[in-house]
Amino acid sequence: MLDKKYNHLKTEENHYENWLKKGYFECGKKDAKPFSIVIPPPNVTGKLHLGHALDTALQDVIIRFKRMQGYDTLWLPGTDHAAIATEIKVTEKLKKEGLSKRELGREKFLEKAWEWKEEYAQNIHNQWAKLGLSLDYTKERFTLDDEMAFAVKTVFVKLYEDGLIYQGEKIINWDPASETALSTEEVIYKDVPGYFYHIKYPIVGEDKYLDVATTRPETMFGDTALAVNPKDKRYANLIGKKAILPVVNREIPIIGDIHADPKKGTGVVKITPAHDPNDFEVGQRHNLENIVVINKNGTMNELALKYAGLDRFECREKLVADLEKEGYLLQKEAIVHSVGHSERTGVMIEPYLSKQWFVKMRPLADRVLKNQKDKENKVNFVPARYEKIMNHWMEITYDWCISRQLWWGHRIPVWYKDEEIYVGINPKEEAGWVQDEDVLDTWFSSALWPFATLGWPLKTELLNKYFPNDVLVTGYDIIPFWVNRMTFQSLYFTEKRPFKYCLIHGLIRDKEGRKFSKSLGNGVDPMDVIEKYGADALRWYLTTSTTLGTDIRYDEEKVASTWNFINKIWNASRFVLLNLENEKEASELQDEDKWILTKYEKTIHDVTKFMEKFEFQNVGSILYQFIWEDFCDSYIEMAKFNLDKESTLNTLKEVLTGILKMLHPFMPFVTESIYQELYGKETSIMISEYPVYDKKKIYQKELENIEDLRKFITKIRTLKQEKQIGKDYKISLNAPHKELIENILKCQEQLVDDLNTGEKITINDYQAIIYYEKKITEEDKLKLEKEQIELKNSILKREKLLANENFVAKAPKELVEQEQKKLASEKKRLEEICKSN
RNA sequence: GGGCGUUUAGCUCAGUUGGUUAGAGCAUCUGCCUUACAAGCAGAGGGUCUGCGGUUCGAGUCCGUAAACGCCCACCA
Repeated sequence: MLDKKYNHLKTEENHYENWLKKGYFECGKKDAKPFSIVIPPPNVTGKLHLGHALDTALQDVIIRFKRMQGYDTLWLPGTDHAAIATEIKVTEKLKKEGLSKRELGREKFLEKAWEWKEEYAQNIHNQWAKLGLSLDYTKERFTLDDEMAFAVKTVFVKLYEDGLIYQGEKIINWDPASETALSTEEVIYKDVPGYFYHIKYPIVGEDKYLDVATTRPETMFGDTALAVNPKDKRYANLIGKKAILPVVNREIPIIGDIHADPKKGTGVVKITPAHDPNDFEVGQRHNLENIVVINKNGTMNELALKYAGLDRFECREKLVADLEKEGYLLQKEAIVHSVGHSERTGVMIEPYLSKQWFVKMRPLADRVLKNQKDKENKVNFVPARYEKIMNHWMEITYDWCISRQLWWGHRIPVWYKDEEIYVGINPKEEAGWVQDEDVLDTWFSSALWPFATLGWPLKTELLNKYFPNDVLVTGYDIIPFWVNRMTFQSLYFTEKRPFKYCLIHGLIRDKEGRKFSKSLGNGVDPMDVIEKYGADALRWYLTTSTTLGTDIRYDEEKVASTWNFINKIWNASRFVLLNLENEKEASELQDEDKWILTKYEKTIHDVTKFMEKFEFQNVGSILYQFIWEDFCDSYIEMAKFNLDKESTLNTLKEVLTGILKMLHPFMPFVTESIYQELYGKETSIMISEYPVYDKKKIYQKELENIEDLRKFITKIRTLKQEKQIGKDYKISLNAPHKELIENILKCQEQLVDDLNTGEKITINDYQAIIYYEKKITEEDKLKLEKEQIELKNSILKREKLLANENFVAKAPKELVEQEQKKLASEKKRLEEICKSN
C-alpha cells in the first residue's frame, strides 16, 4: 500500500536502476516502427543547468510517449568535448595547481583533459539519472571518440577534395585570451562606451593635414594608407599624394576607394589591412602591405616601437597621451559603439590577419535553401517561425573558420613537408611529414552528430534504421551554431535531412525575466529543485508551463504547486487502492461511471492529439483539469456511494490506470510507483501500452445528464453559501438521481406545504426548491437590481442579434438555437426576479 | 538599417480552423478538520484581451497602423 503521504525522495529512489537493469531504455524492439532522437550533447565543462533539464525533459516526454505507443525508440546519449570551453577550464584548473599549459606540453595536457572529461561525464550521467531520462546508454557517444574522429576526418578530406575546404590568409576573429581563432558565431557584439580619436595626418609636401577619426588608434602602426572617396570633392585632389603616419613617421599613400564614406566621420579613413576586415579588402584592391602590429596575446609587437610589449589597451592610452602632447590629437569624441567580444572568454575580439582553414559555405548553404522548399524532405521547425532564422543564416552566410589554435579537439588531418601538403585520413608512412598543429572547431564535429553517432560513414544497421532522426530538441540560441550546420553537413554527406522535426524551446530566465548568470548569482541548480520537490514536479513544470519557442520565467512557486498536484494524484491513488480490496457485488455501469468513462475517453483523444503535435502545454492543462476536477473532485466523490459495486471499482481502476499512463512521460517516477502498487512490482508502466481512443465508449446521454447534475449541485451550494443557509434547510426535489443528490448534499428531501416560500433552482431536468428563512438584506437587494439590469441588457443584445437576418442566415444552426434558448431562459429569470420584488 | 517575438485577472501564463458567459496556477474573500488529500474541500470576487482603424452576422483570434518591452541578424573610421 502507498504511504500516507507522498514523499518524492522515496518515490524516486530505485526505479531508474531497475529500468536500466531490465534494459527498458534500449532500442531494438522487433517489428516496430523506429523513432529516434539524439541528445544535444552537453559540454563536459560543468553541471547541467535548468536549460538542460528543460531540453532533456522534453525529449524524454516524447520518447517515453512513443515507446508506450509501441515504437522502437532510440534516444541516443552523448557528451561534447567542447574544444575551447573545456580547454579554458582545464587550463584554469592547472593554473590553480601551479601548472601552466605550455610547460606541460601537448600530450600531458591532453591526458589532464581526458581526466577532466571522465569526471564531468560521470557527473552528467548522475544528473541524467536523477532527471529520469530514458537514454539508451548502450549507444552512448562522445564527440571526440575514435569513431567520431574517423567521421570528422572523412568529412574534412572529402570537403577538401571537393574544394569546399581551403586554407587561406584572411582576417579572422581572434580571441587574445585563449589565443585562438573563432568563427563569427562565437563573437558577441556589445555596445560599449569609447572614443572617436581624431588624429592629424600631415600631407607630404604641403602645409596641410588630414583629420582622421578612429576608435582604435593603437592599430596605426599597421596603417598602410589613408582612403578617401573618389567622389568626395573635399579630398579628390589628394588622391595619389602621400601622408605622414604620425609617431612612426612613415609615408603612406592617400588612395581613392569606395570604402571611404563621405558621410561617416571626417570622410577620411585610415587603412590597416592586417587588423580590420574592411581595410583588408581595401588593401587587396590596392596591393597594400599587411602589417601585423599586435601579438597573439593582445600585446603590441616590435613594430609598435616604444609601445612594444604593452597590452593593446594600455598602448592606446599611452599613445593617445603622446599624440596629444605632440599636437597630433585634434579631438576626442565620446561615443558608444558595438564591439565584438569572445563568447567564451569575454575579452574584446581582435580582427587579425592569419592563416586558417575555412569551409566554403555558399554551395552548402544553397543546398539547404533548396531542400527547405521540398515539403517532403525539409526540416520542419516547431514553432515554424524558426525556419526563417535558419534560412536567413543560409542566405547571408560566409566562409566558416574551422581551425582553432587549441590542443583539445580533433586535430586537423593535414600534413606538411617542405612546400608539400597532404590531406588524408591516415598519416603518411614516410618520414618528414609534420601534422598541422591546430584542431577543429568543436561544432565541426557536432555538426555530424545525428548520423556519425549511428555509425556513419560506415553503412551500419543503426544508420539505416534510425536516420534521419525523427526529432531534434534544442534552444533557439543554438540554431546558428548547430542546427544549421547539422543540416548542411547532413544534406551534403547523406543526401538526407538530419531530422524530420526540429523542436525549438526558449531559454529559462529568472522570475524577473533576467538571464541566469554567475555575476547576478541568480542561478538555480536543477538538482536542488529535485531534492526539494522531485524530478517529477520539475519535469511537469518545465514541459507544460509554456508553449514551445518562448522563454520561461522560472518560478519556484509553480514547482511547489506541481508538487501539490502530484500529492493529489498520490492520494487519489491511495483512495482507489484502499477500496479495490472491498467486497463487491456485480453491477452494471452507473450513470456516473459512464460519465467519467466518457470524459476519460475524450481526454485520451485530446491528449494524444496534442502529444503528437508537441503541444505539451495543452496536454498539461487537459490532464490537470481532468484529474483534479473531474476525477478527484467529482467522480471519486460520487463513487463514494458505490464502493460496493463492481462496475464502480472497475471504473476507478481503469481511469486511474489511464491517468497514470498519460502522466508517465512527464512524471516517470511517481506513476511507476503507483502502477506497481496496482499491478505488481514486476510490471512497469514504461513498457505498458498508451491508452487508445475508442469512440464506442462515448456515452453522450449520460455525459450530459451528469454534467447537469454537477451544475445543479453547484448552484444549490452557491445559494447555500450566499444566503448563509445552515444545515437545517428543507428541499424538495424533482430530479433524476435523487439519492445521489441527497448523498452529495447531505440532505434529505422534505415536502413542504407552502411552496411559495422557497427558492427554485433549475438545470434542465433537475429541479429543486430550497426552503429557508429569508432575510433580505440591502446587499441582496442591490445584487438583484444589478442582475436585473444585466439581464435586461443581455436580452436586448440577444433580441437584436436574433433579429439580424444575416446572423440567422449565416451562423450555424446550433448557435442560433442556443441563442434562442438562452434568450428564453433569461426572460424567465427576469420574470422571476420581478415577481419576487 | 532588416527581421522576429511579446503585450489577456494583482503576479506568471494558456487561449486550436473567428462562434455560448475569455481560462488555469499562485494571490484575495467566505464557509468547512466531510472516514484519499487542510500541501485539502465547498463557494465567491476579479480581466473587455496595449491604443486606433478595417474585414465580418460575429474579432482576444484575420488585415492595416501606432506604441511599449524584448530578442536575432547586419553595420559601426
